[in-house]
Amino acid sequence: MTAPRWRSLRATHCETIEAMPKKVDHQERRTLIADALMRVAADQGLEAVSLRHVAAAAGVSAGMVQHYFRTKDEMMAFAMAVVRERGQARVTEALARLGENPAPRLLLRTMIAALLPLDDRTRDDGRVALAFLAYTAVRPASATGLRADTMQLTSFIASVLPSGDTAEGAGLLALMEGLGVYLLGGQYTAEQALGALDAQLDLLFGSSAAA
Amino acid sequence: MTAPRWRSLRATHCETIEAMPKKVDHQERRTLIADALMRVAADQGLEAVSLRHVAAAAGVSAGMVQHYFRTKDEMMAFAMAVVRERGQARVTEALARLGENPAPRLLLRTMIAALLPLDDRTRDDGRVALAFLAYTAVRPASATGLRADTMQLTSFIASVLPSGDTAEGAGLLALMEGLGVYLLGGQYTAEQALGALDAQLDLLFGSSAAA
DNA sequence: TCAGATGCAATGCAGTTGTATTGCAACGAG
DNA sequence: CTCGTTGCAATACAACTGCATTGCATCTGA
Repeated sequence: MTAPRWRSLRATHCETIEAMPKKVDHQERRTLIADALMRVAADQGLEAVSLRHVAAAAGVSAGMVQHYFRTKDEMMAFAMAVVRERGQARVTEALARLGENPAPRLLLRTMIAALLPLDDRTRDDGRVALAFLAYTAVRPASATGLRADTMQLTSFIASVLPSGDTAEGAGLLALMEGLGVYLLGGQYTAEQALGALDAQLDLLFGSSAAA
Repeated sequence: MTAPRWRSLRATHCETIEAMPKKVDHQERRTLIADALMRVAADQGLEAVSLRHVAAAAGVSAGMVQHYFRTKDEMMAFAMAVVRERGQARVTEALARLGENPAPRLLLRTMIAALLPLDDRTRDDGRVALAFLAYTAVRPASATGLRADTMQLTSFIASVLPSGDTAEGAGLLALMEGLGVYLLGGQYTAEQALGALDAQLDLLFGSSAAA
């Protein structure tokens, strides 16, 4: 296995590099490994993430993982960044699927539903995100990125709400996070979660019509 | 060290036991160890929980931990149960501090505030709970207790809401959970979280007065 | 062509993990 | 006073951890 299928897209943003006597795309390799890490974390938990497990899941040697991440923490941090980027990508993609300027309520519902772990595909991402949440609850230093994301989202949500209230925006975001947690824990079904979300939007938009 | 300071309260509820040629209270020892486990988990993360670490934190030998929990998973499960019981105790205590039949809104605010990790004392419990959440997201089998708790809480909350709507109750509970997560992650301050909670109660109770 | 850099595999190593086993002191029942 | 049970400590052990080191094939720029 491991047929030479690399050399695909070369340097996504290789800047200020003059002498490069190599061939492989570092960023690509790293995301490949990070993907494997997330697969391991998704179905065995973060504590099962080790250099060798990740290497096995990625189908590469343990030495290669070490080659691309000098330390395990570096690998974890990179994977965390990938999770964040994926979340953001899902949001922007979901928003792009709505036309030019959609109704605020539909916009919020679409965005939040895109971020909830409602199906098996997003469930794995959610599990990893939750694991990282617990991980960073102990290491507050490595959560600055998450913090920025959250603040950005709250202000955006608030700006779309009819009231424009920041507290209401923060509440809606927290409700989303809680729904995600309960979905992952199996406490809520997808229907229950969406029902709660719609009920909340009813409250915020003052209407009683369904989405 | 380890002066013989046991033999403290004997058998909390030793029933149907005829021959007991021993002296220590099993349950007490187990909760003592579970406390140490939670201390370790709170400030080093769940992955730092090992027999020896817990034993050291409890000030006992590793052999004793093994004596009271035949396997690590058994210890984890017990600690999880303790966390759940503490949460429930905090709720009932907070409710008891309110008089006979308090206003629904005040009742909900008090109950939810009691469950949020707002100060350093409850912060540790929250960290442990979050870690366990991530833990059980991978092992769904050991989360049946949590599921029951959640369902119980949702129905109770819904019964207190003016609308009596189950979806609104589920939403409020999810909002609480999300606030807890963001508090632990440092994304929200205590003021922001309480502000969001009050805003939500404003929505649910249709008033604009503060708590 | 030929250093030198790079990609990557293999191995070694000290430390930690969960668990099984052993040994011994203290106790209760007979 | 035994004797078996229990409480607990100590140790052994194989598996695993993250990391450092070594070795080699391949490519690059001169």
